Amino acid sequence: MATIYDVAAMAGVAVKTVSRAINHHPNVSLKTRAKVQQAIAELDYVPSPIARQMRTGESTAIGMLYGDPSSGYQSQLNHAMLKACSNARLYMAVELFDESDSDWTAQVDRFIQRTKVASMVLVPPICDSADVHALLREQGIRSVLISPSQPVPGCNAVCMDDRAAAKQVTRHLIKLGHQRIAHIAGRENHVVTLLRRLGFEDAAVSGGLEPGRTALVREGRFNFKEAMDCTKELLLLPERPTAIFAANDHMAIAAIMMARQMGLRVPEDISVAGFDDTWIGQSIWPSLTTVAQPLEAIATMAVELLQDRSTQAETLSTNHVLPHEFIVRGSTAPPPE
Amino acid sequence: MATIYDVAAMAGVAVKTVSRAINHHPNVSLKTRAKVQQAIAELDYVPSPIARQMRTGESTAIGMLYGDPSSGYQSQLNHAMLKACSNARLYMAVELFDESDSDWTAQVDRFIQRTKVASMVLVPPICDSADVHALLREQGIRSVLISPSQPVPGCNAVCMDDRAAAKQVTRHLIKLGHQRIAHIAGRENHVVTLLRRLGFEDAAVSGGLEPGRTALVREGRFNFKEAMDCTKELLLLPERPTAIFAANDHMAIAAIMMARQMGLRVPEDISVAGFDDTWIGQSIWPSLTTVAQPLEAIATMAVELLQDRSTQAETLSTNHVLPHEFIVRGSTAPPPE
DNA sequence: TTGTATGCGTTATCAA
DNA sequence: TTGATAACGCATACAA
Repeated sequence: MATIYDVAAMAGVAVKTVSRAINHHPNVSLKTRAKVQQAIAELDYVPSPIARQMRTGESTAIGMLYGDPSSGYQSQLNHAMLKACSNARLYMAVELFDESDSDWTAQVDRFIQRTKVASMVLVPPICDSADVHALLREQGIRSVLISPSQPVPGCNAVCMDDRAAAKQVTRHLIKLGHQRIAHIAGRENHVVTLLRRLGFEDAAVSGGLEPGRTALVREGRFNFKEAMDCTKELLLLPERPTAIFAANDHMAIAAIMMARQMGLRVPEDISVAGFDDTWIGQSIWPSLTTVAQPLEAIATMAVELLQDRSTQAETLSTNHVLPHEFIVRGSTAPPPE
Repeated sequence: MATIYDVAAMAGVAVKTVSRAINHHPNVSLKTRAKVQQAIAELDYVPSPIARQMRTGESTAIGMLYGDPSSGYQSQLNHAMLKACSNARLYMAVELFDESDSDWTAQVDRFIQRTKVASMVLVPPICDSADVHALLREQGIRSVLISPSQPVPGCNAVCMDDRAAAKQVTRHLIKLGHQRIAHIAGRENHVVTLLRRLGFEDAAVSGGLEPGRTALVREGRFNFKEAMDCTKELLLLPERPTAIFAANDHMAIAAIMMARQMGLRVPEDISVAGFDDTWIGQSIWPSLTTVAQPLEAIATMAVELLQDRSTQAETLSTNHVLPHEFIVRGSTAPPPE
């Protein structure tokens, strides 16, 4: 393993100069910088993160607190982040986050204390806490927000366009010929719930569906049982919908189950679409028409933003919207007759 | 932050003595050790893992390679390990493992190279690779095996008793009065598939069920669609089973779906039980009777074994079997009539 | 059984 | 713009 001394010797400069070159210090002449770069390349030198942390006191790892893994979304995101870090030769300091513990800042503070991370990825719902942002700013910790409900000055954000995706799903159903389409919405306090519902309504309006009669909305609150109840209620309507768009895959599966139980075939009698592209949605039969969040791209972008210090200098924060994927599978088809 | 020097000063000894005391070296007198312990407690001293790694070259983090997270099991285990490490004030170096890449040792080797971990948790199927064990032994890396199919000399193992759990599930069904019980087995090459099937047969034999007629076995291969097909086949039998025990929750859900589709009620007309206690099994309706693997206990034990160096000195390896939990929920009931 | 001095690979201080 | 040297906190060779 080559050290900074080897590089300095080969380039014919002092170690401090090499250090400066590596860390993009302004006071290095172009010529010297070039010499150093070449030596680094030749020796295949990689700075030791350990020695660096020893000296600076801050870890090079990327910090992430994650909540309820049962939602599928969290564990998918977790997986994507791990992969992105792997690719960037970086490590993650991950710890569980207790949403029910009211003192979020204290939790974040302890995490920082323990891990000494200098950068963090903030996921919902933590990414919307003003207190947490204040704490991070105070401690000089860089952060990237994933799917925040509002932009935060000084923080870059990465997300997808939930509203557009929901509109796309609904348009797909309308194009198939469906005239009575229901939406099973998520939990009230969750950001994506509103966005997906708005997307549904966008498409309904532009597709000429009448709100309340042919564009029906029910609250499934991301809960399996409640989604089953909603579905039952919808299918017992005098003019029952021929398609259901659920705000996530779990609820879509609940809808399929209830429809089957009531003697309806999917997709012949009723089409069902979900959101999130979870594994179970892929493996059930018929497999689920759904939206795949670009989690890998989001994770990769988040890691890049955290690494690139130049983006942090600016006060203005940019919100990066990444393209999602709409996946048509077997659970949606034209309506009966 | 207190350093080893502060401790030495307070205890009135040299740093090396403190170091020895911390690292459980034999040559420290009882009196000195006590003095050091007290100083450590008083100063709330925690050795810096960074400085330690700087010096020794090996990371204090626990390494883990994890495969297909879609199975639910992996992500649950991952979660449990994270929690156990959190509790022990330890970190994990986690990386994705590509099962399809044939050269497993090369992958493990690269991982060790990059992370410098001195201890690893090996999960299925990696924990059964003799080549990987040879590599780890050669590199002097401590390891703990989770649910290996065979014991490995020099490696502690932690697991649950799949066979006993499967027997318990089946006995529960027999006790409810079921006489015709089917088992949907997992993938042939997977260890637990055999164990769970054997457990099923144990209970069937002791319960007086006739193999092939009242104790039916089908291969669902942990696949949703195949499990649905198996269920259909079973339910179309002239003497159809009144209960189905699937080797995991996903297949159990497939069974429930198919049963409903065929006009049967769960659990009134047919009982269904699963294995693993995944989140989806908890949230569907009726919720699933299943076996919860003691993953948190397994993770905690694994971390402890890795930390306690004294267990590593012995050549004989112990296999720690942890108690599971059998959870009766709404999907099982007495047979009809 | 205990203590002293040195080095691990960086970055920062200060002087050149 | 550059360089010599100290310092970060720990573990160990070597000495006592």
